This record gives sequence, C-alpha cells and structure tokens, in this order.
Amino acid sequence: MSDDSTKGPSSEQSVARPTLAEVARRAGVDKSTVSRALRDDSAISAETRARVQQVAAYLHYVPNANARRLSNAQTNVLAFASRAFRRNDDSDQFLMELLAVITREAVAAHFDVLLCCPEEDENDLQMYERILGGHHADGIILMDLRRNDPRLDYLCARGYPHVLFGRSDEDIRRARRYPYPWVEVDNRFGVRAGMEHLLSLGHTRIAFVGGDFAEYFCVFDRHTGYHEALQSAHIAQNPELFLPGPVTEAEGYRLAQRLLAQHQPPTAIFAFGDVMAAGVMRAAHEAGLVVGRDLAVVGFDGLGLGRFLTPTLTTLRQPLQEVGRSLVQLLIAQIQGNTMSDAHVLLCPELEIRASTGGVWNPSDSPASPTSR
Amino acid sequence: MSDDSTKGPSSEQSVARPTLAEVARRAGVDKSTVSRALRDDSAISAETRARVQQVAAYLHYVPNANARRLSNAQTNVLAFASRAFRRNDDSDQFLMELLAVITREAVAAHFDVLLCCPEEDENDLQMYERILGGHHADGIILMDLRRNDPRLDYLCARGYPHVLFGRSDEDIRRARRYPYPWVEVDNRFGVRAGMEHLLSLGHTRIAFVGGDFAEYFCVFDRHTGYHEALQSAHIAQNPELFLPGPVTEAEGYRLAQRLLAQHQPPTAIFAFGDVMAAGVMRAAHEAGLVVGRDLAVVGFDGLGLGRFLTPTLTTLRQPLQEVGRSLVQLLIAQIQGNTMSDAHVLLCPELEIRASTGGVWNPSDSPASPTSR
DNA sequence: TTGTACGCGTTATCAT
DNA sequence: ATGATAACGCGTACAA
Repeated sequence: MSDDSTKGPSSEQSVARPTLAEVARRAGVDKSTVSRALRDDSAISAETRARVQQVAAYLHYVPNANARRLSNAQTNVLAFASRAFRRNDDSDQFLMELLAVITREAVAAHFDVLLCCPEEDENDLQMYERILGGHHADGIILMDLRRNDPRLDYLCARGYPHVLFGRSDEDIRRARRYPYPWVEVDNRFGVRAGMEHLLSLGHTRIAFVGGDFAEYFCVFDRHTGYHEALQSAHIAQNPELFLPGPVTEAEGYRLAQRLLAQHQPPTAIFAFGDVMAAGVMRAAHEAGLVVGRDLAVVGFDGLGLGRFLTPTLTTLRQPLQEVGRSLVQLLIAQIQGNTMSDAHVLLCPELEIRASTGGVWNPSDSPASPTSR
Repeated sequence: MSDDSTKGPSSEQSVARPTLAEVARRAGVDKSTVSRALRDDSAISAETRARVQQVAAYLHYVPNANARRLSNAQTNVLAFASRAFRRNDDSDQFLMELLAVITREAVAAHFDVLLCCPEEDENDLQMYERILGGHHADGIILMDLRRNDPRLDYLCARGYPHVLFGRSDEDIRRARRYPYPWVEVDNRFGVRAGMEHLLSLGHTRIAFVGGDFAEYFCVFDRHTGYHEALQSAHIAQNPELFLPGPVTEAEGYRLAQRLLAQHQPPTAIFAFGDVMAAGVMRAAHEAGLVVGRDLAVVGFDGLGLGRFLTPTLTTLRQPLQEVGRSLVQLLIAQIQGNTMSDAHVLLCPELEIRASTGGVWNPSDSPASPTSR
C-alpha cells in the first residue's frame, strides 16, 4: 500500500496504466515495433526485442484487451449460459464442477469465461443477441437442450459459434448432422446401464421418478432408457411406477412416498438425479425401510453428495472433466475457423455401484449399515 | 437452421453485424446522432430518435462492447476469483449459489461477470495484473481472505477496485486504514451461536473438527468462536477435542473416527462445514451411534446437502443472497466513484436447528452412549 | 437539434 | 528490421 493511506480508493487516481505509446517512447522506438516485439510477431532484432520487453516489464505494461479486441475483431471470450443463473434449484450442484473445468481449460487457451444470464424481461434469444451480437464473446456454450430447440435455428442462422452440452432431435430424427459441435453424456445408455444393474440383482418392479419436462432432450433420453430397458427385459410397463416430476429432493421424497404407499410397492427406484435420489432415500428411511436391503435406489450424475449419503448411492457418474474439456476445445476450434467444427462427442456415464443397491450388502448381516468401508 | 445444411459454420460468413455508421447511413443521419439517440444521451428530437431506433431495431444493431469500452475507459465487467476454479474440492458447494446471485445482480446493473483463474505458472497477483491491468474487468471480487493478505496491499497500491468476501485482521487493516469495502458473514458469531445451542442442550464435551490453514481469516474466526464459547462456559480447553484439518468429507470421517475412539469421546462434534459434517455423521453411523441421540453434530454453511442427510443437519446458514447482492453493489459503487466505497457489511449466519442435534432429544433420555462403546 | 473531428489503444499494411 | 499511417467502432467536445 502506498504511504498516503488516508485516501480512499475513489479519491485518488489509479496508478496510470501505460500504453503501447508510452512503452515506445521510453524504449525509443515506434509503437508498431513494440507491438511486434511483445508478440514475437514478425522478425525483430533480438536486441530491440530485449530492450522493449525490458521496458514493458519495468512499466508493468499489460495490453488493453478491448483495444486489441476491437482491432482483431475477436474477443477471446467464451460465454456460458445456464438457466441455473436465473433461479437456484437443487439440480445446480454439478454445474460448479463443470464451470471450474471449463474455466481452467479456457484460461489455458487464453480465453476468458463470461457468465450469461438474461436481463429483466429478456428471453434467451435476446440474451444471445446481446452477448454475441455485442461482441462480448466469440462463442457460447449452451446447456439444457430441448428436443426441438429454437435456439439452434437462431444461432445457426446468425452464424454465431456455439457448442452444445446436449443435443436436439435434429441429428436423430432427420438423420441430418447438425453442423455445430455438441458434447453429450449418453443419458439413455446410462439409464439402461443402471436398469441392467437392477435387473441383474433380480428386481422386476422398478420405478422411475423425476423429469418433468419431456421437451428437454436429457429428460426424454433418460425416460426412453427406462422404457427400453423394461422392454428388453420383457417386463410390462406399469404407469403407476413411472412418475415424472421436478428434479428436486422434495419431489423425490414426495414421489417415493407415493410409490411406497402402493399395495405392491416397487423393490427398486431409479431417480432422475442424485439430489432427487436423496429425497427418495429419505422417504424410504422414514417408512422404516433399509435402503440397500428393502429397497434399491439408483441416482444419476455422480455428485459428491452420493458418497455422503447413508447408505452411499449407486449412480451414473457424468465425466465432467471430459465434458468441459471437449466443450471448450470444440468451441475454440470453431471460433478459430478450424474444420472440426461439426465434431460430435458422445461420452458414456459410468456406473458407480455403491451401497444403495445393496452391492456389498449381505443378507446375513445385521440390519445396520452396509459395512463396506 | 438455414436450408443449406451441408455447410459447416465456418464455411460461411457470419451475418454481418451492423455498425453505428451503417445505421446512420440507413437513417440518413450522422453516427453521433445515432449514438445519442440510442442512449437518450442529449436532446434529440423525438421523431429523429424514433426513426433511428426503428432502423437500429430493423438491422438488429447491437453496439460493439469493446469499442464502447475503449472509448469509455470502462468495461462494465466484474471479475470473480476463487481458488475453487483451480482444483475442485468438496468445499465448493456453496459457490454455485453465490455465483448465481452475483450474476443476476451484476446483469441487472448491466455488468458482465468474468471468471478468473490463474494461468499455468501464474500467481494470484499476476492474475490480477492480467485481468485488471489488461482492462478485462473494472473490479474484482476476492474470496478466501487471509489474516494478513498480501493481495490487499497490492490491489490498494495499484488502485484496482475490489471488494472482499471476508476480511483481514482488524488491527492490520486499521493500522493501514484499509479503504476498501468488504462483506463478511460473522463466522465467530456463528460458531458461538452453534456452541451455545449445544451447551444449552447440556453438552460439555464438544469437539471441533476442520480448518487446516489458520491464516485464512475464516478459519481463524471459526476456531476463535469455538474457543471463546468454551471459555464463556467455563469449560477447560481439551486439545484432544480440537482437531483442525482439511475441510472435506473424507477428513470429517477420519477425524470423527479418531474422536469416537477416545476413552472419553465427545458428545457433540462441531464441523467446520456441512460437507465435513456429512463425513462426521458417516463415521458416527458406522460406529453404531445414532446422530441426534448418541451424538450431536453441527455443521456450517447451510448447504442444501444438510437437508438431505439422515438425520437432517443442524447448521449455520450463510445468507448468500445478501452476500452476493452486497458484493456486487459495493463493487459497482466503487467503480463508479461513489463514496460508499469503504462500507463494511457484516452479516450474521442463521442457526438452523435440525435433527442432528436431536431437537427432541433429552440428556436423561438414554445412557449417553458414546461412553458405552 | 444535429454534424464535424478527434481520441481511445491496438493491429495491420505499406513503405523505407 | 523498423517507422509511418490507417483502420477497428464508438463517445464526445466543439461547432454550426
């Protein structure tokens, strides 16, 4: 801190931030020379470069990003949009991890990450227009894809670089490859893997809870996985065991209560997400059931939460590291005009078998907890 | 999507984004007139303004943020830095909620939010220099304050606007008349409130786990709260009951095991954070104890997680809405040169009493079983 | 009320 | 290898 410590931050000018011109003056060369020397641009004599860099370092010179952006017509900023920024709900948990990965990857490639959220009475499309049209970012990462998502048409038409976490029906229905890249965790496959795990344990009355908006591709896909798994196992669909609903802990609790009150309750419950599974387990516990013995529970996402629950939760882990890395790399490649822009990355969630499906549990054990650890 | 679906995004030019000059040309006026009309700047005839705005809307004109920033010497961007973006650990959970609040508040004030993370072999100070010195953002929100935090001197000296979530040592600040705003949740008060809750339930052997780096003000403060509460209650300090350590679920599990293995185990355990408390509860459960009856557990933070655990977790809820709102408003006020720059906001965490401290439980109820192991 | 001219800090093109 | 000069798109004194 400087010695004039009585002055407030706004009462005194900030330390002047030197410009290219200032560096040039002190180094006795032209601005353009400094610009080049600092970027190893074209051939600059070694000694000139050294002197310039020395002066720049001495002055703590940092190029003005906005001037650079204006000149380059590129911002080196990635935008990240998620409805989680509007209202907080339980399902946000894994976003933080994803965001951390994305930020690290972006920074490593010298990109900034911008968080996007619609303004008051502004819809998604208007927000994209504001961010991309206003040159706040070069491209955007989209979440929460819908089966038929109007945002894609929009971004396509305007030529705005983007990458999807998720996909729409375009690819599948029209057998027409979406000309923009997407990264997806195969939700259908994941649910099927979880279902096969339950089936292999001998369960036949398997319920599914959660997912209230079938228009979200992710919801559609997980539901499809559930139905397909039953079909493959030649188990008749039972509408009473399929209960869509908001993906919250409270709803998991409520729906599980409803399921367990049936005269022929399910022996296993597949929850749309881990947080919801927590609610299911809470209901089961209150009903006097021991999860992992009297009732099997499977979640989805692989949140840290699943390891903290009692019993620990069997779940499908989303490979967030790979997701984040792919999203950033595909978007940057696209921005820089590389040709792999229509790459599609489909990752498989990994089945983590834990105690809630009674993995390690042994019938002769005491009704106490699964003593796996 | 356009009809030429065979073309990749990079094979075709983006839709041209109109400039001020373009709008001016189409409206038959000068650039400056457009500039003013679009910002209700100075007096512009109603009809001119109407025509200009109509043309701008027709062309989907959005001002180039970088040109505007260059001209205004202000970016309207807030930077957010947290070590959570470097590596993911359990303690990140509440950041997502905070980030959501911050983003909403910032956007409402027409500011963008930028996520910051040091580059490879770059330290914190260098990162600030890059972000603030490079005009990526006008100011920054700092997390994870240390008792004697070198970052403050640095930011002060350079005159970079900033606001702290947390604070440094009173005396150090006072001696230097630290003129920047901070927002803090009173950790010491929170722990004392939790301790008083436990004391009122009759507990005297109360352990505290977690907090491995006393240089973090937050750690120092919570530890102080613990010690002060014991002192106020005339309970002798017992080093065996005070176990600092990393704030993770695994460490909570480990330390609780150690505590419960003592010949005179504690009857209550205060965990540094909710996630850590989850580990404590897991250990207790495995040891055959019923949390809320045989052992009381208190957490800190008020994460959603606490409501999902069995039993539900008594905790100190951090008022993240208010924290986020204050941070953004104080930072923006500072950036815009308003005088409330040295405002200090101290918020109180709220004690949420849930089942883990045995709401209904009564000391004479059962043989304080931890001793009966 | 509107137009003119210049500056913001950088990069790029053209000379030298 | 280096210097002069012109954009980039917008805001804003100043002039009309």
